Amino acid sequence: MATIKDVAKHAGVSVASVSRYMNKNGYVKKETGEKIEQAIRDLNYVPNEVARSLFQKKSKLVGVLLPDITNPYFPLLAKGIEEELNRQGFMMLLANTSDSEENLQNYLTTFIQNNVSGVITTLPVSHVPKNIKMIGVDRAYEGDFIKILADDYQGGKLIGQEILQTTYRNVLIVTSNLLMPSVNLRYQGLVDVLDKHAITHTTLQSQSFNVDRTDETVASIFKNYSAYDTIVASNDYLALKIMQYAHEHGMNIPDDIQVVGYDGIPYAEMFYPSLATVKQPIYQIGQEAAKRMSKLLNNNKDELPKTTILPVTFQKGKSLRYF
Amino acid sequence: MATIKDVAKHAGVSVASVSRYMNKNGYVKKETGEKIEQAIRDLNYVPNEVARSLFQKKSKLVGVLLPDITNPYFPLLAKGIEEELNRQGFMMLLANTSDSEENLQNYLTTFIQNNVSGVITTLPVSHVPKNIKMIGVDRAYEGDFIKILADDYQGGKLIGQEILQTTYRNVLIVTSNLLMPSVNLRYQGLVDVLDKHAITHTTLQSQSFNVDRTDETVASIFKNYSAYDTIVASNDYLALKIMQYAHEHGMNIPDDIQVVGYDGIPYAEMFYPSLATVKQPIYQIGQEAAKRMSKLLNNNKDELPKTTILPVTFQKGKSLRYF
DNA sequence: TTGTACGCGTTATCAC
DNA sequence: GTGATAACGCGTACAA
Repeated sequence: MATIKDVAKHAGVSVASVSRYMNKNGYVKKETGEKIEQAIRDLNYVPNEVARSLFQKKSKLVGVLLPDITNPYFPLLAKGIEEELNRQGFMMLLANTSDSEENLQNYLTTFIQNNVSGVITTLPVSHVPKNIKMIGVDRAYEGDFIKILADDYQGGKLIGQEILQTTYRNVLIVTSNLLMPSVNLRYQGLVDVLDKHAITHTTLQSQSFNVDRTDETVASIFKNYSAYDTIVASNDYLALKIMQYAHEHGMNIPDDIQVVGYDGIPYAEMFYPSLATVKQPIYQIGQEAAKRMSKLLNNNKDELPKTTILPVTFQKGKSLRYF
Repeated sequence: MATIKDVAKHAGVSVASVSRYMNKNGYVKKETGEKIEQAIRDLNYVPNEVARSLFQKKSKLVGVLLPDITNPYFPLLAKGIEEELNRQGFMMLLANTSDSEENLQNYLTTFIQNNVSGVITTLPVSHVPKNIKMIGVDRAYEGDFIKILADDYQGGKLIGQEILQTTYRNVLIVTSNLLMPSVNLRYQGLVDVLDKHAITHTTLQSQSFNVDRTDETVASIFKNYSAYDTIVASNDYLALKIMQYAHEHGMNIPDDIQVVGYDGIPYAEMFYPSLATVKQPIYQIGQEAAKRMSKLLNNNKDELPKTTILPVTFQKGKSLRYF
């Protein structure tokens, strides 16, 4: 690997001139520039980001914290982040915490050790050094940083309004941790609509979003809540698992049980019957988060609001019994 | 952020001693060690990986090249890689090339600029500096480096043998680029079985694995190949899309059309009807690749064979018409 | 307009 | 056992 010194020697100038030329700051005579240009090509020189990062105390690296990459919601988010980051000249360091707080902390220090300039997180994090720019997404409701969120309360409402148009009898709401604001808002939106129309409902709070534990949740639903004919799942993956279980046990969807999901992952509409769900602008959230991050890092003072809320829509599906 | 100098000063020793203590090489008296330990805790010092990387000309970073993170095959692979890498003290830099050769090259230089010690690639790459350790996976058949692959030829054969047990009439093989060895091997395995039993078949070579273009492929299948009742899809995502299309157009699976996929993504068995497919040990491939990488990087001379081939299995499904 | 010299935080060499 | 000190590759005062 050629270094800046090699280039300088090859071009017969000093390293300072090469550096100035490359970063387009300071003066450099035209013909000197051309000599440098030539040398760079000859040696196909690429600046060493590590040295740069060491000196500048910041890098082109942006860390991304996800709870579970196996849940199809997150790859799509990651893609949105990655493509936009890439466009802006940054690189994504991806960390998958597997829903473990310990992993999260470890990754965070690894991020710091590697001099990331920013972190986009889907999870609540505490104790972030303030030279690191943070942007929160999805579940990262807490913390004093910019957030790009979907309209969770509205999402819950949409589900409620949709259920009103179906031949519901007993409504079971399967939710994850209600202490998480995003989860809670969806729940509130839904419950507000149901209560307003005096629809009784039962709530089952399952432990975790984690894909590996979904099977337990599903089994417990069918074992302990067999009287329910309408299931509101906390996410599409769970909803699809419920539908699979129902199929395997000879139940018909939506005739015996109707199901509605949340997220709008690509598989929702591919299923048979297609899954009714709330479509979150997943890719856009990622993209928007990355855009804001690059603004932050370029010190373009960001006049935009601290919290951006993107709209959600209801995606109709054959998993509901409309009358 | 506290530096090694701060620690040294705080402990009343020299930076050299702190470094020796941290890396557990060279001598350091017990009580000196304790003073250092204390200082580290007081300042909660974490060594700066960037400086370390600059000096050592290598880092704890491993780059991973994927063609398309939206295809559920890859997140699972990435998870296998990431969890194992993490266990070994490395960090994953994830790059999603979106099937573009230009992106691939850019990412590769970014990897180099950031001093990655190794690259795990799912794609054929050329011109890799030889101080970077490479491991190939999935489509990375070419290149002189260690490879962890699934038994593609066997996978093709399994499909052929399975079709023999069904009431097939006209077999359409939808394949992607046959110039890719993995694709070609699968194709050969399948065709060898079909030919041996004198089963006629037609081949449709579609342009790309890319998820975004799948819809075009599906439309073209139903438009131009409507006479076929047995479709062998090049991957599960395509297979599921075909099933979706069939459902939406009033066809029954497997009565009107039987479909078989390839990969064994988690959604295959969740679908209704469940998708018959060849199950690749996706997570294990990632895990194995990461293990080999960490061996390589720790200079444990790797006695293992250059190419490891992991077995595949057939996963039965209701998308086939068994007689 | 250009070059010299220093510092970023770490490790390794060598002298004490 | 320990402590100076020279690298690693880059950017930038400051001097020329």
